[in-house]
Parts: sequence; structure tokens; C-alpha cells
Amino acid sequence: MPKRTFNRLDDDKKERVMRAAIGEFQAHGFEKAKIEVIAQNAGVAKGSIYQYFDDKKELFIYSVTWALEYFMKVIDRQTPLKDMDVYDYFLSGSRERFKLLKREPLLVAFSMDVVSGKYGSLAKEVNSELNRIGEEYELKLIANGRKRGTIRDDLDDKTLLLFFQGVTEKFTTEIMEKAEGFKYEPTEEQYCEMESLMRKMVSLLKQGMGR
Amino acid sequence: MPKRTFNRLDDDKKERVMRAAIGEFQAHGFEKAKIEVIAQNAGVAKGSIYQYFDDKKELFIYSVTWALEYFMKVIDRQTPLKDMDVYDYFLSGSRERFKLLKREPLLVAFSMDVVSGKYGSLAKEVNSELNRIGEEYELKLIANGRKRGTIRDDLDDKTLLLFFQGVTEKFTTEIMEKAEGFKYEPTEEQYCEMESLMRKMVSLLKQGMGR
Amino acid sequence: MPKRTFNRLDDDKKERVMRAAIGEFQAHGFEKAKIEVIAQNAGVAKGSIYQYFDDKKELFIYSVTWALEYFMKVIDRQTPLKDMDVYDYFLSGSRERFKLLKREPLLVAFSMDVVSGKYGSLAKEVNSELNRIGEEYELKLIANGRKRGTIRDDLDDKTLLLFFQGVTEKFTTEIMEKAEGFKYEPTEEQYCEMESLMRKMVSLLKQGMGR
Amino acid sequence: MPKRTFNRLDDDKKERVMRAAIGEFQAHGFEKAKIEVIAQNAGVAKGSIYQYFDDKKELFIYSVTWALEYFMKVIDRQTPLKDMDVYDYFLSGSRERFKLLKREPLLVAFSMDVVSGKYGSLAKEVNSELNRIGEEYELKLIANGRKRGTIRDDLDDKTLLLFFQGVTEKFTTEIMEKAEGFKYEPTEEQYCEMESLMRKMVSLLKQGMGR
DNA sequence: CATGAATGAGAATTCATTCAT
DNA sequence: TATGAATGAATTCTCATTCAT
Repeated sequence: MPKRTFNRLDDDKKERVMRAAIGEFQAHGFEKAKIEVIAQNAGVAKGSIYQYFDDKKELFIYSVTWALEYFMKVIDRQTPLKDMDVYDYFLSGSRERFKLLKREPLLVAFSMDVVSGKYGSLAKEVNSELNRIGEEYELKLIANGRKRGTIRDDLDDKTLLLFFQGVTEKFTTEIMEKAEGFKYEPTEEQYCEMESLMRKMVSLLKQGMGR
Repeated sequence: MPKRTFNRLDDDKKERVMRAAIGEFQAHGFEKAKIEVIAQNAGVAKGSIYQYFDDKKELFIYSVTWALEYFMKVIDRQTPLKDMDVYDYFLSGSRERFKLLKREPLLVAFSMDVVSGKYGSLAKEVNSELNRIGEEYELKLIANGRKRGTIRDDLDDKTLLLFFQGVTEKFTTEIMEKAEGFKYEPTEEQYCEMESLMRKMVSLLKQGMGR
Repeated sequence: MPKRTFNRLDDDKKERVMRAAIGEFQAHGFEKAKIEVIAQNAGVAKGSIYQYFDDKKELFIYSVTWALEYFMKVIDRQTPLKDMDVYDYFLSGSRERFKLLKREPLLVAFSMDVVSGKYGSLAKEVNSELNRIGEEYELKLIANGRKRGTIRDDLDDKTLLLFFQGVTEKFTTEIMEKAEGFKYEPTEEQYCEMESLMRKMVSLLKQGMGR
Repeated sequence: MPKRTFNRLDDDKKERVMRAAIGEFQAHGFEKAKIEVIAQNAGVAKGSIYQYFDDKKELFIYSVTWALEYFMKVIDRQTPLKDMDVYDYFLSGSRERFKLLKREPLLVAFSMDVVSGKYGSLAKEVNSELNRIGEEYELKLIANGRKRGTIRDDLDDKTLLLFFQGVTEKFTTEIMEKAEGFKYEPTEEQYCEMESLMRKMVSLLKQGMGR
């Protein structure tokens, strides 16, 4: 969706532009985000932004896409675990995911805002795609649970999904807020705290939707 | 926070102004909401809005307050049930709350957006007050549960609160979206569907955090 | 020039309105002076101002007139000295005039601004009248001096007038600024300081334009 | 104080903008001066003004600075006469200064208004700087006079300064008003009239503060 | 392609004046 | 007459987008 001038750019400049855009959108919202500021922070001229993207909206939409793809790449690399148990999912690899929160707080915060609907209709397309992918993944986890008989069978998938999403989103947000509070690389203690919270969450999930 | 001029207005005009403001903010977000449109929809002159409020921001903040107080009033009237069991809470009076969603879809949608953080820092003050009130209420429910021994005692209040909030917010949102889809007074069938969902949620809550 | 509704007012209210107006014009200039503030400070309704005066401009012009007349009254009462010597003028009654500065700093400051042309064309009529009166008085003083032979006769009246005005206005302004600095009734010391300055000024005037 | 954008402009445009601004401020005062009119007269877009200056106020303040600096430049070139006698000062180069008044009536009128305090607190900073510079210069002239013994020694500098300023400001204003009345290049007769007035003034100054 | 000055549509805000009570 | 809410014309200021260099 960006113009081909953007794609031809060297990776460093591309990344600078995207991070500057995401930072500005995240900080001030779509309306108050200024193209000029984005350009400055990216170290390019204001006019250049318009060589790369048709308009502000397109820049925003691509920012969402870019953030999404960034996570896809990183997460795929870290958790290629598709037929895992629902409950195990959160316990395995949690340190890696936690590190990620610390390493990319901006992208995380931005993505959270997108998912939470803060940008309204603007991010709709990308967001619905994102939701679809997430939901598919979660339904897969639920299906796995059903096969193994670790999930109660008096409730339909849709209800279980709501429950699962409600609980995990809430705890994830909590952890993210914690992560933002810490500075630098998390300490062992912080890891433990986070893992403890994860374990409590899994316990609640297990009791709630378990058989 | 509105000026004296606003408070002296007759109730009808006050309500017209607030509903026009909320409608506009809800529809277009704070930045794109136009004072002129709000004034028109309220049937007053643009300048009058500035006789009532210092500026757009204050009008917005008061809109949040107004919506909050509206619900306070209505809900207080409907559910004066402070030492209820956690699980009963959602089952009792659910039809009344459901009706409310249908009667005031605008206020509901607006409040949801405020709570979900869609307006960012603007609504922060009012919103944090709102959160505090909600949380207090929920902790009370949890405390009630602990006294009666209906809640597992291996988890701390904070964790239980996260679980409780996550689940109930998700299901509430789902119901609200359903309610928006229906037109006019809900049918018996719709009530049943909603109550069924509530029952499923309570079942998950009970299993998850119950003893 | 005010409407007859204003003239019918009791003296106290009239004075309150005029002082409120003068205070506001003096503080913020004509453009930024707010009718609302004037009304509030006068203790009347905004609408009432429009019962008294056609518009803001008229209120302003009458403010100038009112201040002028106030001084006429007071000064006439204090210095009915028409065929005085130029040089004596400033020495006689200077304490009374100094007291006046302290008693009515607002009116003094306002009048000074009017005379100095701060209100541009607005005060033109009143101001030119004021100038005419002042000039007439000063020319009279000069004529007196000529008769007595205390004034050099190699210069025309116009030049002498410029000289006289330049010197006296400057010293007057200086004294006025001093007066504003003091609080409450001037002390004996302050009187002396002021009289000393007057005497120096007269010495310069005398040497400059004297024979 | 203008933005970088303004400084990068070519000199012609800079001058056009400043003259348009000064003309508008001079004609209507700060409050009633319209940015739109300034832009039109400068031949630029309204928005451009805001690329150059933060707001109307800053544009005004820079207008004052610009006019001041203009005179500094021109006068420095014309009268590099720092240890001149007080009385000679006004006689030497008076034709050049008179020409200046005719050539730049706008700047002169504007500067006069600034100095006379017509813009109130707005120009305060720039104006106090301007006053300081002027006063310094005048005190220097007085000091020169003292050294040569051409100034009476029974009066302090402060008093002499007041006298000097009062007289010269009044005569200068008179001359300026005359200059405005003439059109085009002054005639020989006009020069003579002006020089005559200057000579009379010096005579009064000399007698007044001379030994 | 990069740059950054120019543009002007669009919105917020002000406040003198009117007018119904 | 007094009051103060209502009105809307008038102005400032913003910033996405264009375009000449």
C-alpha cells in the first residue's frame, strides 16, 4: 500500500519512518499526530513522506500493518507451537514474550491500542484481520483441548472463546503495564513475579473452563 | 465544571445539549467532533455552547461526567444490592440492565468507549474516578464471597479481581453489541438468549474462582 | 451623550458605572475591555449598560468626558488662579495637586493615556477639546509672562508653548509615576521630594524661556 | 524570535512582510490589525505568516524590533558622532534626519507610537530596550557637556535628562507632524523652516540647561 | 527523489449587541 | 427598567497537502 518509492528505501530509513510514525500516532492519536513531527523524527523531509505514502491515513494503516507483521515475524520465530495445550501455552515461552514487551514497548503499546479499538474505524481492516488471526489461533487451542478432553464439554466454543479472551487479555494488559514500569532488562525477580501471575491465571482458566 | 449559565438552564435544554455533545463525540471522536454540529443538534447557537462551557475539552469532560452520573442514578435505582453474592449479581436484574442498554444505546456506547480508553488522556480524571468506584464495588462482591466461603482462598484479591473483570467485561461487551443489533424493545427470545449467556458466564466464573 | 436612562440614575450608580468603565479601559485598552466585566464591577447587569449607552464606543467617549469634567471640577476648586506668573503656577498648590494624584490614581492614569494619544482616534473629539482648553490656559500664562516682562521676547508663542509643554509634561509624568509608587497618603518627605523636583523644573523653565 | 522559516526568506519578501505588518498595526492598532490583511498586502498567504511567526503577538513584537533596527542602521550610518556637544547634535545632520522622516513616514510614525506607549504592555520589552539605548546616548551627551563646562552644574543628571527629553521629544514630534504634511521630497523652504525650529529649540535648551 | 515554503479550507473561540421575561 | 441568556459575525490559528526548485 505504500508507494514503490518507499519500498525502494534502504531498510534503516524504512524502519526509522515507521517507528517515527508509530511513536507519533501512539503519543497523540491519529488526528493530532503531525506529519511534520513524524518526518523530523524519522530524519526525512515532510515532502518525502508524501513520496512514500498517499496521505496520512495510508501512513497510519501501514503503521498498523507494519507493527502487526513485526510481531508475526518475532512471535513465529519464538513460538512455533501450534498443537499445544491451552494451559501450557501461557507457561511456555512466557519469558521470551515478556522480554519482547520490554524490548519493544512502543510497538506493544501501539498494537494494544489498535486492538482495543482506540483508533476506531481507521484501523478496521487491519484490525479485523488481526482479530481473525488471533481468534483462529485461540479456537485451535480450544479444539486441541477438546480433543485431549481437558476442556468441559457443556459449553460451546463461542462462550469458551469469550471467557478465554476476557481472562487472557486482562492479565496480558496487567503484565504489560508492569513491564512498562520496569526499566532496562527485567530482573530475575521480575520474571518470577510475572510467571507467578501467569500461573495464577492458568489456574483460573483451568478451573473455569476445564473439565 | 460547566459555567453557572449552564446550570441555570432548564432541564430539557441541558439534556439536549449533553445528548448532542455525547452523540457527536461518540460518532466522530473528540478531535473531529464539531461544536457547530453539537449546537445545531441541541437546537442552540454555537456561541451558546461557549456560554455554558469554557471550551470543547470542558464540554467533553462534562459529557463523561454526565453519562457516568446518569448511570449511577439509574443503576442505583435498579440494584441497591450491596451484599449480594458474586454469582447472583449478574443473574438478578439482568433484564432491567438489558432494557437499559436498549433504551440508552448512545450513552452506553459512549461510556464503553470512555472506559475502554478510546479517548486517551482526555477522560483520564473522570475515568479513573469511574474505575475506582467500579473496583470498589467489585472488591466488595469478592469480600462477600470470601465471607460465605464461596470463593477459593488460594488466590489473592488482586488476581481474583483481574479474573472477574476480564470475564465480566468481555461478556458485557458481547451483550452490548447484541443489544445494539436489536431494534426497539427486546423480544422474549432476546431476553432468553441474553440470560443464557449470563448463566454460562456465571458458570465459568463460579468454576474458575469458586471453591 | 448617554441616554436619559443614565442621567436619571442616582449619583452613586452613575459613578460606579463610570469608574468601572474607566478601570476596564485603562487596564485593557478599548478593544479588549469587556462590557461584561464593566457591568459586573459596577454591580449592574450587562444589558443595563445598553440602556445607558448606545454602544461601547459611546461608553468610552463618555468615560473620557467624565474624567475630564471630574478634573475640571476639582482643579477649578483648587486653583482659580488665572493671571498667575508662569513660574509660580507650578509652585503654588502643588501639594494639593500631588494629593489628587494619590487620591485618584485611576482617573489620573486614564487621563494621561487619553492625552498621550493611546486611544487613537477614539478619543479624538474629547481629546482635542481637552487640548484646546489646556493650550488656552498655557497661552494665557505665557501672555501673562510677556506682560510682566519675565519671558524672553525673541521667540514666538508657538515655540515657547512647545518648550513649556515638553518640559512640564515630562516632569508631570515623572511625578505621577512616583506618586503611583507610594502607598496611602504621601509623607512629608515625599512632598518635599516632589516640591524639589518642581523647583528644579521651574528653574530650567525660567532659564530657558526667561528673559 | 521569528521562526527559522522567516529568516531563510529572501530579503525582499522579508521586507514586504514587515512593512505590511507595520502598516497594518500602525493603521488599526494591535487588536484590530488583521493577519489576513497583512498577508494580502505582503503578497503571501495567511498561513505563511504563521510559518514565519508563532502568532500575531510575536509578529508585532518583531515589527517593533525590525523598525528599531532599521533606524539603528540608518542613523548609525548618518551620525557616528558620539562625543558631540549636546547643542550641536540637533543642528548637525538635521537635514538628513528630516529626509529620513519623509522617506520612511510609516516607520517613523510606528516607532513614535511605540515609544509613546500607544501599544501598552505589548511592546514593553522591546520598548524598554529602546529607551535604555536612547537614554544611554543622551546621558553621554550630557556627560560631554559637563566635561566641556557647557552645562550648569547645580542640577543632577536625572533632572537634566528629564528636561532634555521633554524638550527634544516635543519638538521632534512637532517636526514629524510637519514632515507628514508635506508630500514628496521636502523643498528648500521646508528645510529652512525645520532648521529654524531646531535652532529655536537649541536656544531654549542652551539657556535652560547651559551654564 | 528530496526538500521545505506556500497554500487555504476548516475549526475553535470571542464578545458586542439584542431581546424576551 | 433591569436582567442575563442567546446570537452569529468576525478572527485567529492549524496543518495536511501541493509543488517549484
